[in-house]
Amino acid sequence: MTDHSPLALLVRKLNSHVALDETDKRALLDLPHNVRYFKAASHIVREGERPGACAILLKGFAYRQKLVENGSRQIVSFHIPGDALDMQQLYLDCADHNVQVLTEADVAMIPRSALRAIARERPTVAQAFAISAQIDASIAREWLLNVGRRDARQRVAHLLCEIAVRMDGQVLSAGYEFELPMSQEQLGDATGLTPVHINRTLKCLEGEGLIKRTKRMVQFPDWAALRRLAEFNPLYLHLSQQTGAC
Amino acid sequence: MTDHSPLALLVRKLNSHVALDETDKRALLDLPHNVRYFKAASHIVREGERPGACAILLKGFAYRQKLVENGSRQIVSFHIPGDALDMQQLYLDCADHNVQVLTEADVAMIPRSALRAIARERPTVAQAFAISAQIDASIAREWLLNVGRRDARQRVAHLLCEIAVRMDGQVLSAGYEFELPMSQEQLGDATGLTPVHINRTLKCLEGEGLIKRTKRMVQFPDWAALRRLAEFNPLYLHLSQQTGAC
DNA sequence: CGCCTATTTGATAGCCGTCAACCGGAGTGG
DNA sequence: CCACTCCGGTTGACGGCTATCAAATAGGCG
Repeated sequence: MTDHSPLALLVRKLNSHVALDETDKRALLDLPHNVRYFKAASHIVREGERPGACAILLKGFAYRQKLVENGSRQIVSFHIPGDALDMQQLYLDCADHNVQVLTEADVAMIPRSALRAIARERPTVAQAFAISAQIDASIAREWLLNVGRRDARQRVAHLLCEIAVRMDGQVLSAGYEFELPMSQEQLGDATGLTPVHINRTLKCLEGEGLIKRTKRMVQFPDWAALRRLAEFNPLYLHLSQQTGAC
Repeated sequence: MTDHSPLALLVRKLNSHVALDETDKRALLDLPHNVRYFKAASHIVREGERPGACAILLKGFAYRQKLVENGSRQIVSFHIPGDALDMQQLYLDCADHNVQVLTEADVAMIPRSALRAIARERPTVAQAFAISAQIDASIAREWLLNVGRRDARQRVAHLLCEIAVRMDGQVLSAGYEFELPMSQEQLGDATGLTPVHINRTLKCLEGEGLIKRTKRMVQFPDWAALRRLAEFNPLYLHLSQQTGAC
């Protein structure tokens, strides 16, 4: 099935979680939706809203964040194309956090009602949604461990590992290189550190030969050592869910 | 319907998320299960396992935690009776964290297969499961904000607010009193602090008149002030989901 | 060229961790 | 009944990691 609906990406991701049959795939591709373009840094959902549609990221990067009163921000998740940005709003009536685009991005907006209907009528699709939500939750738990119990070097190293693996979709080899889609301030908001300290920490990792940087390009000259420092175990990403690998 | 199956608690909780009909309730109550007793601090699920059953907490308290290599622990969630302790294991093949009992506890173990079957056959039950999982995820996001962006006083105050509200099941009034089900070490593991600093922080909150303590009993002499300090907004708990309140 | 944002760097302060000791209650065994 | 042990809680001294403040540099874009 080679379908060029913008939702093909969503189907591929869901299908990697659980085997969808052709009818399931067709129903997903036929979901009503409209594609919206967002400028870098613009908001998709704001806390307290009751959105009528769910957003699927098609192109670009996005994140979800919460604020405290003094203005500090905590990024609670990071998203790549194919990710559902607010599946939680399918069933919860009120957004408890903000969804924001990182770079400029294309997003498919699907009416809540259509998604709820497909989940109700197609148990396998509902299961795929559930798995997707559970992986999201698993990542959040790892982030909690990261922020709560690791020092700055480990936190940043761990986040870099995760971003690289998720963007690449597989385990990496030495010398891997990628473009970091976020600023140092945003790295800080994701790790519970200040941008100044992120800067020093990146410099420190670079001095140790664990990363190389030119602008926002990041290279891993020694993936094994970086992974060891970060104690990065990709199990929590549940990448190969369908294979049943543990 | 007054049923005294141990699972009645689960039904009540799910029914508070979405209106179940009598057939749904009956099917839930008829789920095969066996009730197991756990001594305080014993493990229910260990990271890396592939459990065949899901655990529903009936009596007592439990938490989920992850470890880093140096032995530090991060508690990623806290659970009260009626909570599903590892719904994520319904669909993910490998536990990515540990589930442990806090106090001595009774737990209903339900086979994965039976839960998956009921979710597949009863869309409303599946939806209730999904809502329950999303609320879990929402709490994890708030914890991430707590640990990443609040200082020790706020973190501890926020956690105390959450525990009190969840144990009581509603918004509190001034003078509320409850028994803290965890040690100071565990409070530390939940907030990313050391037990020593938890001790000092509790003492500090007490000195400010925000809490009173005798052994593990905690009282809120000034709920409004405590809530203000913690910036505690119970929205993220999605308590009154079914009413649609925001 | 000038403005604006992101990055970089230095100096200083403070929150919280670490280490160590002591206390107190609960349970155990003599 | 009392001594002992153990765990959880309490307290003090000290150090270090990270925040804060401030300023300089670099890069992107009009």
